[in-house]
Amino acid sequence: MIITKAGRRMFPAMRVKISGLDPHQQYYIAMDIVPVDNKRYRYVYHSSKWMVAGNADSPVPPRVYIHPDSPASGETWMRQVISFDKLKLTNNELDDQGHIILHSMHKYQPRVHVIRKDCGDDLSPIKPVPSGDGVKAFSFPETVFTTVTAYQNQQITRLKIDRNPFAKGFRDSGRNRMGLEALVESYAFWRPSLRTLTFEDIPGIPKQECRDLKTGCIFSKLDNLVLRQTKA
Amino acid sequence: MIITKAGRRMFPAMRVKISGLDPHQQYYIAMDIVPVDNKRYRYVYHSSKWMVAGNADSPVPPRVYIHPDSPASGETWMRQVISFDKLKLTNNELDDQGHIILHSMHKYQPRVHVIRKDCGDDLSPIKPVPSGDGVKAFSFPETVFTTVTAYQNQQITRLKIDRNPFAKGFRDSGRNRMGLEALVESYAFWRPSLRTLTFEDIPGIPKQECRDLKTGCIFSKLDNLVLRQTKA
DNA sequence: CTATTGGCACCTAGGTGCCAACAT
DNA sequence: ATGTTGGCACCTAGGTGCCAATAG
Repeated sequence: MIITKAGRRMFPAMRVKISGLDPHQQYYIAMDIVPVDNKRYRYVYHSSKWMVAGNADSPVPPRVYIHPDSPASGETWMRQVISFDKLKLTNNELDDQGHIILHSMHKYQPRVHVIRKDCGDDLSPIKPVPSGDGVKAFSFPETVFTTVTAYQNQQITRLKIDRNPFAKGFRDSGRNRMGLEALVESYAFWRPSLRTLTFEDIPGIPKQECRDLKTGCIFSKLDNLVLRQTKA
Repeated sequence: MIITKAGRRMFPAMRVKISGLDPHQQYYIAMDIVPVDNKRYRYVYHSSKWMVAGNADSPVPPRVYIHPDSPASGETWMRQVISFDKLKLTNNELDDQGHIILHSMHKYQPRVHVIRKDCGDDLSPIKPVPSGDGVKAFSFPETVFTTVTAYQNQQITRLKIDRNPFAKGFRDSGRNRMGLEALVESYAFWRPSLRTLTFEDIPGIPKQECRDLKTGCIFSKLDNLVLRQTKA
């Protein structure tokens, strides 16, 4: 994922559906992004692979993206697809725009938090998400990404250009569709939720995620709460 | 004010500051637009005046613009300038976009409503604003306007073009500044709140509005609540 | 005749990857 | 050699009044 000083959106954006909330209870919904491991990476061209290149840089100020519809009733949240498309990433550790601060060349995992309103008094864009009984965290391992300031892999560039409406100016309509379609399939992040996935094994991420054998939908479950990723 | 089938913003937008709310109470804030009288108007060029041209057309479906930040705490509302710039007007009586429906060539008065959350169960974009103890309505007579589908008065056109950023393409930089500035002064709607105003006498609008003799600010008062118009 | 409509050129506002310059 | 930056052309999305055509 590209990160800049000014702040850059994630693409594609995380989109989820939620069920199992109390319709009449108020909730905040938030996202934060946590390191997958303690490593710094570099991209090795000749093998087309990310390789460990030392230990992670020192931690950055904690940031939380509170979904702009927050707070809202369980009914409201469950009725809509919850999109995080306005969330922005930055590599500026002094950022004052409330963007999520990350290190370049590191691996990260986005997390979705559901916070009962009465447990959200301590919720803040610049403090870690509070923990407790009324707070649940969900994550989808196939959404793990590596941060960069410039694309390392020409295929990722192609993918972004072809799927992001704002990059239409760079599209090459005479491009090899065969290669592109095959490539899309190989990146879980873009994969429609309706097909079978094999998850990467991400150390440190609890495997609460499941796959509905009938629909192929990816979902994450906690008590009676279910979060499901939706197609872009 | 221009109205179209697709919906058009008001320009300039209404902007208010509010004080006297209970900081911890939740409120909706909404706007509706009511007829000033029962007349239809036409513009007479040679006298540069709006003249009565018969009785008003039949009533249109009631519409309410609920401020998108609703509901929010009194504290939140009082901290910010409350802007109604996303509100749109239409002359399409079959509108399904939730825009406010008006007749062309009629005179209207925007109203701001402050609704305590527990009194807002009946609040809806397509129903009249509920009345009762927890609901207060404010209006500023200098914001009365006449609806059109095309500008009747070349001076209004000039004013809009020169003040609205989206109309920059029509600006004539070599234009008579003298005439324009004098014109701005003569239209109360644009006048900065910090100068003395003489209100037009609008029949049917209760005169709860006041002027602070020291600051010249226009404000509207109900119990301990005070609404004040802000400069654009 | 007057009032309305829809397509248009021209803006604002802001999200893309590119690329040459720069930093380390 | 590798990673980062800022200006840029090129988009999306949508708010202006203009104007010729149309409706009544």
